[in-house]
Amino acid sequence: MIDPDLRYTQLVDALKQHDFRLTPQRLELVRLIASSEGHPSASQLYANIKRQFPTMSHATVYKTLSLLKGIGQVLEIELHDDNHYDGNRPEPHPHLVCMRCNKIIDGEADFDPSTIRKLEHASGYKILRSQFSFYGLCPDCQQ
Amino acid sequence: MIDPDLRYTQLVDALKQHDFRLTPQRLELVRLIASSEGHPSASQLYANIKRQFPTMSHATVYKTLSLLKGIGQVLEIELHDDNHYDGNRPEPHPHLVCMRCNKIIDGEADFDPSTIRKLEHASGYKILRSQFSFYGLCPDCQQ
DNA sequence: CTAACTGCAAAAACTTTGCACTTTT
DNA sequence: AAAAGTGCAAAGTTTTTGCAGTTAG
Repeated sequence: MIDPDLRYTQLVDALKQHDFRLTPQRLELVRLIASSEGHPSASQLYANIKRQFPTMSHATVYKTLSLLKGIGQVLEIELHDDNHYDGNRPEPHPHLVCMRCNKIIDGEADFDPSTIRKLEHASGYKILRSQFSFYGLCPDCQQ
Repeated sequence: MIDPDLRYTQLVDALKQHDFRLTPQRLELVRLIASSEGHPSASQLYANIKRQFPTMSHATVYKTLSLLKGIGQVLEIELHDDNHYDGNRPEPHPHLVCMRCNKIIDGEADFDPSTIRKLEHASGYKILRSQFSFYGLCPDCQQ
């Protein structure tokens, strides 16, 4: 995994480059994203930040995440119950989701990039984003 | 695409085999699922059935879809805004979603089945379900 | 100083639940 | 007749929006 401090710097730089303001709330959210091993959901991030910024609102979390998504620094993972965010590997990659404890880890399999080209050719679609989700049981939950 | 009448019969048979009752509402939902080329959402199915069964409720749609999912006859496709259902190919397969008009079509690329085994081996997860989603623009929406 | 951001509260959208009534078998 | 299913309305979630007040640059 990428060094959290380095990733934090990258994220802050990206915000600066796009002329977004560095508010304390934003910096804390970015810090959390950079240092989270897992794939936190919006409400997990909210709960976390709330400790340091008791006035933090859902609105700000969602607005900031949306902004980070917009500049390609955070990958949104759409699950049935809620969305989770991956700020360490913004490129599409497979995720493994435990159906019992909800732990999410990165999958390391690489999908043949030509597959996407083939899909585009066969369908006529222009593919802009992909999501690979695998649901199952993590080692702990298999007993 | 599989013949809608045949698929309808398969779905009804599956309901019978599991001792689920064949209510008119259920049969109509199943008929719609079997004959829908696209990948209808719960609310689209609801709106459709409502025409013939004005008393149809969301609850019944969701309960029936959940039941069909449970016996593996319908595949749920989780998207950001809502879920869509594929009753013609209950096995996992890629879907292409248009980000502008929301049209969803099946992708024909086959993913190497050994990829899943590799993911399981590398992660320790037991994978029970997969979802491959590709977001982009359909031919019509590319202008 | 001013454009951008925060945060509250309300709204919106999808899905689930409880429960009384109805229907299939 | 009994078990299963329907449907209404209400509640539960997650996410979005409007707007007044605040703050970074």
